[in-house]
Amino acid sequence: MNLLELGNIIRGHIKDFLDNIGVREVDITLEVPSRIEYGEIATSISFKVSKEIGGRPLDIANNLRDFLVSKNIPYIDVIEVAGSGYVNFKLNKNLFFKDYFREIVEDGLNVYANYFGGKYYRIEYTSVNPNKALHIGHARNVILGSSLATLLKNLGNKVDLLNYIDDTGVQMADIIIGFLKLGFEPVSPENMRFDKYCGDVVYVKAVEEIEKSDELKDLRRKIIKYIEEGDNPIAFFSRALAQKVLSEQLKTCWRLGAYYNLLVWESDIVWSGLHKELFKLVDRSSGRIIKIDSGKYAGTVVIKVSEEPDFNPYQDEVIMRSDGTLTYAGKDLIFAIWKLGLLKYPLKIKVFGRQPNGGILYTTTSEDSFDEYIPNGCDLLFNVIGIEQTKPQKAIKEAITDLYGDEYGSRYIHYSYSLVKLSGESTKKYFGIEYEDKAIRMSGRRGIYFNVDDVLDKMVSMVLDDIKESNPDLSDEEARKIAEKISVATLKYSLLSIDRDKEVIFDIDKALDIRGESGAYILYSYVRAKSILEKAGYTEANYEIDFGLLDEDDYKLARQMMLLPLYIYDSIRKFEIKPLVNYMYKLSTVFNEYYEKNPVLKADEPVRSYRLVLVNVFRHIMEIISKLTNIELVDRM
RNA sequence: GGGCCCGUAGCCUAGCCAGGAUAGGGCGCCGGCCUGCGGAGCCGGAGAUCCCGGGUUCAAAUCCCGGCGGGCCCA
Repeated sequence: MNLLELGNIIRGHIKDFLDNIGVREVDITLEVPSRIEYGEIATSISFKVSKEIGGRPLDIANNLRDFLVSKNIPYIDVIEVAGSGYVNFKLNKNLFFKDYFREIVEDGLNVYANYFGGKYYRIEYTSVNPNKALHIGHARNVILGSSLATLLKNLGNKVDLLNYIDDTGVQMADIIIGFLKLGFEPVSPENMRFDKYCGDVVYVKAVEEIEKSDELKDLRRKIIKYIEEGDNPIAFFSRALAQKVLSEQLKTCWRLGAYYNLLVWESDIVWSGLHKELFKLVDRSSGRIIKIDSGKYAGTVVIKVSEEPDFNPYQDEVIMRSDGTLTYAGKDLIFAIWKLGLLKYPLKIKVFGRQPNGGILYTTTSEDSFDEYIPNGCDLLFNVIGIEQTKPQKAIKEAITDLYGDEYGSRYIHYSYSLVKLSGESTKKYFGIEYEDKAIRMSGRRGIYFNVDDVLDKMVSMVLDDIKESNPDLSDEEARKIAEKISVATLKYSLLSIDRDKEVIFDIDKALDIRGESGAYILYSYVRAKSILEKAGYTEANYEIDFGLLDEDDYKLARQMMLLPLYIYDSIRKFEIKPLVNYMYKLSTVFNEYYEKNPVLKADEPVRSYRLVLVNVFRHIMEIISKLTNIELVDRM
């Protein structure tokens, strides 16, 4: 038994009550009251009913109370009316928590997989140009995508993860010029990874040179053409280069706990001819995808988003230029249709390698004699893409709706997030550039950004000393592993705990400060719980608990732990990690307060045993949330 | 010009979706707590026109309308 189930039982009875008095159009909302005296569950439904059919809320509440009391709802001891019409429910705590705790420890995630599993999701995320190392803005994408994937997967859903590699664009051509024309060796210097070398050294320099040379600009256009044509030395070189960069980028992703099933290369898509399928779609359209026949845009194919008949460049999206080439939106549209499993067009795939989590990673390929692959249809397709792409993403959704109907259009989700910027202080301190604004955009072209690995390495070295000091018996390797996990958790927490729609201003000094509200704080509370359990030699024997013999603090902890299912429900309903991550922190604060004030091991029996039950359940809940958010815990720190 | 997003103490942020009983945290500031289950912690204090104005409602940070400020986007 848990609060979600109990809530549904109560809701069912309230619905019967409403039916009896002839009220239908009212949402039955339950809440957990802010104050403990009001019990564990409350409803203010009588106010809404009063509005609907008249009468005093207080009278309605009293009638509802009497009705519910007669139903003998399990686990509910007292139902009372409070204020001017609230109905409060008080649990038989000993009974409820014993059952709930058993469920947490013995069934764990299975309970929630029964409620929220059984769907098929596909997520495309990361999709960083293969010419540079991942910066802190990319980290937001990778962390959002991998956490969403973990949430869905561990709630019993099937999840496919794609990483799209745009290796045919300008940025690729830029570094190729760096290697072919500017004399850079295609080997990174000692102590520098190849992705960083390409991005920080070759790319920055190449862009600088290309900016001031028409000849190089012309060459860049030619290189892009060569890559798109394929089957020539430039195209082979480009692909080899991109693969080398990608291999390094993947190490960063894995470090963040992000994994994939399939790498999709734009070059393979171009060479396979999949893009040409877009031409066929224009005929299929019921009006949203149209070819413009006159005026400035004559010959282009656009997705009509606006309602007026003429092309409106502010809202409508060009997908094909008059010369027949596809825009980014055009390429994205045809690929989106493929990802939804609606385009039966096979791409060849082969094994790319095995990932640290044991999963096999596939990649598309243009080599012969490999298996052909068409994705299955999925219930929802998440595309983790920055909010700045809203306009084309909206157009793509419109186009899918137009071509295949609303059922399919609604499966296409632009899972957006706002930019990560750099704080003015950080920019000044680390790049020596002063700005008036409080935050500035990162710029790969100018080398103004924080590299994910650099930030993590910095955190690791800072955290390492503390670990060694508190745990002198740990080997260097063990200590380093822990430092790594704390650093990753801290970065994840900082990017997951705030709203996706909010801009993040990254300040490296603040990011490195792990005091206060942070991932490290969460891990710390878990370590303390583990330490108690270990010292007690605790074995999960029973879940008996008697709140009559315990203090209010014990109940406060239990009450906080009772909320888990509500947050899981909230997260899956909204496809958001944030509610669970914020709950994880809140629960940690309650546990840390509890820990400071209430001795467990030194308490007399039976209090000691009851408290061990609480600590153990806390530990299990943290592990459950960890599995849903992809924030890894540590046993010591 | 238009579209989308954001606006909660000096700074950052939760709550907004689904209106409800004293608006939670954190940083910073001031003051306490280690011979104690781990001080990466805990306790206390100061600090809020929930951007502004109107509307709906018994009840608005939350819903609606209109502004203002910031961000992003427009082959």
